[in-house]
Amino acid sequence: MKITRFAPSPTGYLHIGGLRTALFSWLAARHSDGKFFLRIEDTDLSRNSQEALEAIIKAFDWVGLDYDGEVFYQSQRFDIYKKYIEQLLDEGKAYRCYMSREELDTLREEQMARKERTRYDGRYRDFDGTPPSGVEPVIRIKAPLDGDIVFDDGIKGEISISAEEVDDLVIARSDGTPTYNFVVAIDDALMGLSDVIRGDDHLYNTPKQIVVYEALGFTIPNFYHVAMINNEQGKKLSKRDGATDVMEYQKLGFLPEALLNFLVRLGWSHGDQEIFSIDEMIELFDPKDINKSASSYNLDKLLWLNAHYIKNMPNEKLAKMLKDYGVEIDGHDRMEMLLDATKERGKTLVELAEQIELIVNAPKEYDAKAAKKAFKGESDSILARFATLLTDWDSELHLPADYHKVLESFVETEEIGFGKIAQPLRVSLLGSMTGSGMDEIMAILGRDETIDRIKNAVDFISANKAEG
RNA sequence: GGCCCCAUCGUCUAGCGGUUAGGAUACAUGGUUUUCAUCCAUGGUACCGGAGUUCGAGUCUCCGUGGGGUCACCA
Repeated sequence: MKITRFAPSPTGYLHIGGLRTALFSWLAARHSDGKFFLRIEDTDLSRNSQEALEAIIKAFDWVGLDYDGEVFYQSQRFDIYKKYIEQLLDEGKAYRCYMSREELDTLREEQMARKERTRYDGRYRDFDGTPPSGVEPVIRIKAPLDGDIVFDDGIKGEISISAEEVDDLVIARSDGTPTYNFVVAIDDALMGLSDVIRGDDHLYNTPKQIVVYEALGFTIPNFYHVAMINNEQGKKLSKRDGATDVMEYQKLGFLPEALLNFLVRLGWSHGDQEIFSIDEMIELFDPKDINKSASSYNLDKLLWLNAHYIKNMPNEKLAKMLKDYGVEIDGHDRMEMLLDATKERGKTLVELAEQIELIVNAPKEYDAKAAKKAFKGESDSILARFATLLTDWDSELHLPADYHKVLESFVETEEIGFGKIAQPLRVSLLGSMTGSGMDEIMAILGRDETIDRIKNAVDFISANKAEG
């Protein structure tokens, strides 16, 4: 049973890369019938924003990731951290450092001038003299002075970092508030996490946190450091690369299941399988199978997945989702026919909405090229006769198949090829040369609207003939 | 710069010492569709370089190259 968490800081929207680590953590928990927690890292009071927090929760909600229990807020747990700071101070595992920011800056500059690695020199580590006045101390934890800090990363294998690389890190600021690496270690331990799955950028935090774990005698969890997602050029993903905010994907007409399917395949695979339902992901996911190397974001693949999920989604559900994109469809049969006729023609819900608008709204103008090609020769009289046939048709006209019979009968009595009527008809009804099948469109429009649109086209052709 | 990590078609990836290096996407061509899309078929394209180890290396080791991460009283 795995207990995992996602721990964003409320400083901005939920990033697409963040969503992937959240998904991995969530899957690991759900796969093992464990727990998945959401924890907000808001120890830096000056950087938090309520909007960011709400945006993150909203994104979770949209993609359908749930979390166990209530959301944890580190800002509400300061008492807990304080207790541990005092404990470490009492045990001599942490100490007050009276070095001012200015002194620290000076030290760093000197070190840089000497081309040394910048680091704290430990000057207050064993200090027992009289502290300088007027300086509010920070509290530092004693990190090991020699040896290596070693841990087994579930993805990358054994990671060994020399103790010399790890400073006596500040666990409490001079204003008394605790710092990131300290509270993360405490909360991860207190929340009983078995597995910490996080971005690669946290790899170097791990030894620091291990120092805290060991000082406090906590059990160290399994760590998994997931490589980053790069842009299509293989560089770091930035806002310039288009959508990085999860909620932008909703605006762009992506389905949560497509986005999740896309993300789960970035750095993880199960043989040759490409399509994964949420249930399949849960069933098959194991963090041990996550790849070591970084992967690149590829919009084409996401678009393909999205198209796949749109095509295979029940019409009823699709219709419901389309309301957010300004599409309201009246009547059950009409909705079914409309979506059957269009859902294979849109890669996103936005495109699908456009396809629907194209049918629902009578053409305001005819595409010039299409009109030139289709509205020539005898097209006006052919269309007129077809309208007459529709008007006089005395069996039921409801389903596409009904209209197909009309079309067939027309072609037969007129002794013309299918294209002779289909192309002018298409342009009459849609204004363009491409789109769904004629049978479907006529069924959606109904007899009256179909005849109206044909008559408009006939008028248009006649007017043009008179002019030309 | 120090430290750490990574490296198979353009992209996502399979591979886990012996394969004609597989799949997906994208692309091209053909078929189906009156059109478009869908769908189906076919095709081209990859093991970063160099040394080892081995009868045999995409797979193991080392070096190089390239890319990434990180070096805060941010998270």
